[in-house]
Amino acid sequence: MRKLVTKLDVAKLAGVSSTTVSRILNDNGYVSEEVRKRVLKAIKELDYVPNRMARSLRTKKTGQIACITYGLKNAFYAEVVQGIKDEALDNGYTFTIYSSKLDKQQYKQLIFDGSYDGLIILTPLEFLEHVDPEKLPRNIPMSMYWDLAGKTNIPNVKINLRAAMDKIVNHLLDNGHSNIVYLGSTEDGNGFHYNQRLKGYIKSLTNSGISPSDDYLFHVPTWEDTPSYGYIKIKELIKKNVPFTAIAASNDLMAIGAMRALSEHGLRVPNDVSITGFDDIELAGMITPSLTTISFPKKRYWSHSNEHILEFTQK
Amino acid sequence: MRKLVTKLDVAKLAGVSSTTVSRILNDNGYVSEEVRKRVLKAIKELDYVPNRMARSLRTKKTGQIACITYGLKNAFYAEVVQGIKDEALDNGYTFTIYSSKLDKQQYKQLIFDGSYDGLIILTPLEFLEHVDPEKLPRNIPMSMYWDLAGKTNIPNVKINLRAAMDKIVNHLLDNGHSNIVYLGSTEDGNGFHYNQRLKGYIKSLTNSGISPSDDYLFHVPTWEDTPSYGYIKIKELIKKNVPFTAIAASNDLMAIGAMRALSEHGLRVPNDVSITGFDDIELAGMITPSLTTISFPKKRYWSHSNEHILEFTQK
DNA sequence: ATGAAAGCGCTAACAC
DNA sequence: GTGTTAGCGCTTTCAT
Repeated sequence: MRKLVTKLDVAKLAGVSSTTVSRILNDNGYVSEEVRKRVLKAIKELDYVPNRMARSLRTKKTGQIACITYGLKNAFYAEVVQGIKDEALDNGYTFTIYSSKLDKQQYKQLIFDGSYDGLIILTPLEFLEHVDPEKLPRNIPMSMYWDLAGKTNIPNVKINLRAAMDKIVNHLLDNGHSNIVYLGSTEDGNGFHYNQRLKGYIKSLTNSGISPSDDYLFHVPTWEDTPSYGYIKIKELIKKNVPFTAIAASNDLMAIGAMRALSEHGLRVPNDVSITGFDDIELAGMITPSLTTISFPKKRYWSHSNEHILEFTQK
Repeated sequence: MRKLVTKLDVAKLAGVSSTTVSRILNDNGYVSEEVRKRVLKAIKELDYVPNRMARSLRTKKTGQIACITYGLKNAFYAEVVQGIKDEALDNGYTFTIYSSKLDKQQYKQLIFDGSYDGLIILTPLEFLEHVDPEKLPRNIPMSMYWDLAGKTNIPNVKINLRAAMDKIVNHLLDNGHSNIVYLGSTEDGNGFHYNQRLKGYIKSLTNSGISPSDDYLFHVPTWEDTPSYGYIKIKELIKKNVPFTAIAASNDLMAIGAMRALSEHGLRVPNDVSITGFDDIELAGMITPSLTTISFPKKRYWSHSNEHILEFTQK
């Protein structure tokens, strides 16, 4: 355990004050070329690295940003998180990941313990369960991924899941399907009507004069949206023996699991059953047959923005 | 922007010294029940959250751990990172992700700037390019994911990729295949013989009296191991017109892309061509047909440890 | 059982 | 141009 090298050690070796060292490191104030050389040499010699904690305490800038997310196993979130991470690092920030399964106290700490210069929330529902944005003294910049109904006063990137699902179900209807299965979460959360996807599905059917039936709703718990779960639910569907010719899945992974279940029962895609995904992860185009899916921007929300599906709000 | 609430504010409101507040928060020293109540009430009233930077500066414990990884798009890494993240959070640590594409200076800072209590390295090759473990004053605990040849003095979780690839290629040989394509990186890095997988492939063939031919090596650059790349390379393979009956891919994602390419050319798996994966991500069992693959533990290295493939080293 | 005071390593007035 | 000094918010001896 080597003794910590401080600014003072450098200063002593270079025969200057610690302020001068600071000036050089932070590139402010005037320092003569001769002194700068000497200090730089001392820094190298001692292998000095400034202590970030001390600097943060003083400047009240931590250079850290935090991101609250659920999981990384879903390629959609993995891609989004990766994009944010790279962007953060490229801009000299450090990137910390939090789980969305935090309690009230943990959320409070995360916001107020002074560790972060900014906060990105990918799981608005879980966040709002614990934090009231109205009561939030806005001393830490936040940005939220918003796929819920209603509005928020936190700056956000808005995704219109309802319109997207509406669109993709319409696509199925246009292709002559009428018995369309919905595979995804059917929960409603906290008055925010979490299930925008379900709403889109219902709207689309209703507009076409079809009354949605519970027999066609296959519930997957929030955050359990994995291939395995899609597989299991479609197994159930087949056992139930209701007539169907299409499945609208809430994400690509579940669609892939669904395809597997169908094929095990000799049902061919798309000949016997049509199936649509959601998210457009890279894999969607790589399986056989390709998955019909709907794309969301994962890196550059605003530049690729789709008028109706996506909207960026900044206060 | 609310003014920062400090320990002193709490102390004043409760009519005690800041030392006492500290004692209560850190649960050491004796405090009378009556005072404790009063202080707790003041904390709640002011919505006080201790400043982590200040505490870290004093205690030299940051409660943060960092992980250096490449990307999250590959489900294998996503699962590993997720496991580490959850474990860290469950133990009261904060989890920060770094990219492996850092320069020497950035690596140095990461290790020495006092931000982290521990460091996990998932990309040993990139790390060792910039950091010499011999010269490392061991003042920050590190742990490394080790899939290279040779040894390291950093505590590590060792994966024997060579043995794993050997095993899976043997499986293909046992099933009567002899023209086996290798799909993966063929680069050799820094004397660490990065390509343990390729080595395993070669060993397996050689042991069976088959001399490996360059015609069967389809190179994928390190970290480009995506479905799309697998797809592209197998397209090339088909165009080349060399006879083959099996493909050993370096990971599951590339295998999936490869399957796609085959099917586009009317080649059926496994009837016409056998294909094997590597990593055993959840998806491997969900595509049709299922991918034959080899499993690596992604969360509990030691408990599920496989004698020959995996080894945990702790100094 | 509680408080006073020093100091973690750094930066930013303010002096010179 | 460069140095002196105060202080960020916290914990931890050391007194009392």
